[in-house]
Amino acid sequence: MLDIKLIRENPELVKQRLATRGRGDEARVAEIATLDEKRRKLATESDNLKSERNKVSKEIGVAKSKGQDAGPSMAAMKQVGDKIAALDQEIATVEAQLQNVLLVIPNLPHESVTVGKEAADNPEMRRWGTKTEFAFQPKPHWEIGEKLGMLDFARAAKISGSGFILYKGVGARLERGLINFLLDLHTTQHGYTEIFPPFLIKRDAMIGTGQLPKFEEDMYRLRDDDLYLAPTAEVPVANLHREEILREDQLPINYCAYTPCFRRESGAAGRETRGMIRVHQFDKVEMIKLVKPENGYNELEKMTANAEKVLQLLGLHYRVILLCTGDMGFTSAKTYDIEVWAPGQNSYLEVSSCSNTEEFQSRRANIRFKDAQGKNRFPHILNGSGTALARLYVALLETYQQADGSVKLPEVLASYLGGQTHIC
RNA sequence: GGAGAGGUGGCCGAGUGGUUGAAGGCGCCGGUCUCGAAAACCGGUAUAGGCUCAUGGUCUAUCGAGGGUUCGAAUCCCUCCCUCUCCGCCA
Repeated sequence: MLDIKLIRENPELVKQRLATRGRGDEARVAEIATLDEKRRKLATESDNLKSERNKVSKEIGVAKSKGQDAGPSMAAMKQVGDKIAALDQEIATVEAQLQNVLLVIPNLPHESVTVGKEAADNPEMRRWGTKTEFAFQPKPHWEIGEKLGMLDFARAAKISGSGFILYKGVGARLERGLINFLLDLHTTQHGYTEIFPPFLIKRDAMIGTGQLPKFEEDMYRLRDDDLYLAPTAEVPVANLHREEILREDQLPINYCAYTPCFRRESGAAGRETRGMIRVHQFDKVEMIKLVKPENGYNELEKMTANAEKVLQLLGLHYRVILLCTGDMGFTSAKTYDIEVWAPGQNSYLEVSSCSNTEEFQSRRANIRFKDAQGKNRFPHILNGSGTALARLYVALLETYQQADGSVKLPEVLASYLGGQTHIC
């Protein structure tokens, strides 16, 4: 959520920066300003009446204790009370309207983000490794995995429909091993504290991290209980400190968490339907940081490096791109995507997205910290995949496939696979 | 799921309709004292919003959440949430 004071005091700046996203959100700034002004005017009026009522009510108390008649004052205050009730009703309506708009306005892009319209405008920051050379035509992961008995898409569909994965035997063990590999890496090498959160999420928490109210149709919801399936660990973990005032010495907070991620992919029907590149349920290890605002962008670089380390250790070729203003997510002020090379697809796959949401989420979730001057401030909240599992799995199978159809996985995974890295 | 108890400021804990934003204690900050520290004593110590702006002032709201009664609600009524104890059920 944007700071209403910023909109009030600097509407032109807000409009300009929203415009760089190319979604027309800047058109609603005037509407916000109008509602804000209306609310303040009504509130002032109401506050003045309340002040009068408080004062007179005290006098009534004093008069009554002395045995004096306070009838006329009481009648007058009854009138005032009715006026207050009417005003407060009106205020609540305006407030709700204001919130409705404010909650669907995206974050302002950071100055360092390239202005652009779409994915094609995203600048590439760097590459690591090279595309694997094959002496044969590399196969897609679904062929490799099904032949080796690691993956069974047909039976997954039998249970849950299309867009679900069933891992089997060593395939299941690889998924489990990768989760442990990632958590071990981030907790022991990168200084993150592991969290294992609930997967069912209350509506308030979904609003806190920005999935709601705007992206309701992308979320799985349990209608009987008004709970949502976590679309990413970012939601439960970033909400962990909601409504709290942290001490400055608690920052930075670095959390990482494994969760399955549930996504309806409602707008993506027909896209990448084959295999496990776009699915309704996938595993992910997520990194979340709460940091002092002055460290936000430094920490974003560190977090991105932490995600890159995963691919480096696994020997997977990747590139890092900076999302341009038009391609960035709703909550983000700056995002790096890491894309791993998948030879069987002959394309790069997004396995990580590292973002600084600045104060956007901390303001929504009302997470603050008390600084050295005793002032409460909003920390920057960052999130980054470290990494998404399904696509990492794809890259591993496709990169390390052999001519005979077997797969030779990197040695760093040996201890997670009972020593077996050659799957055949 | 059933029965009961309870949710008050950073913490503990008073408070059943009238200057209660809230006693008291602890903690914390500042000061006095001291060579220094402790003790003692004095003072201060919530959050959000509006107006005003002189680092200040002022008004409003907030005692789990929301609604109601009343001139006036932490205190009374209703709904919901959460915690604890016992029973049931269950992995």
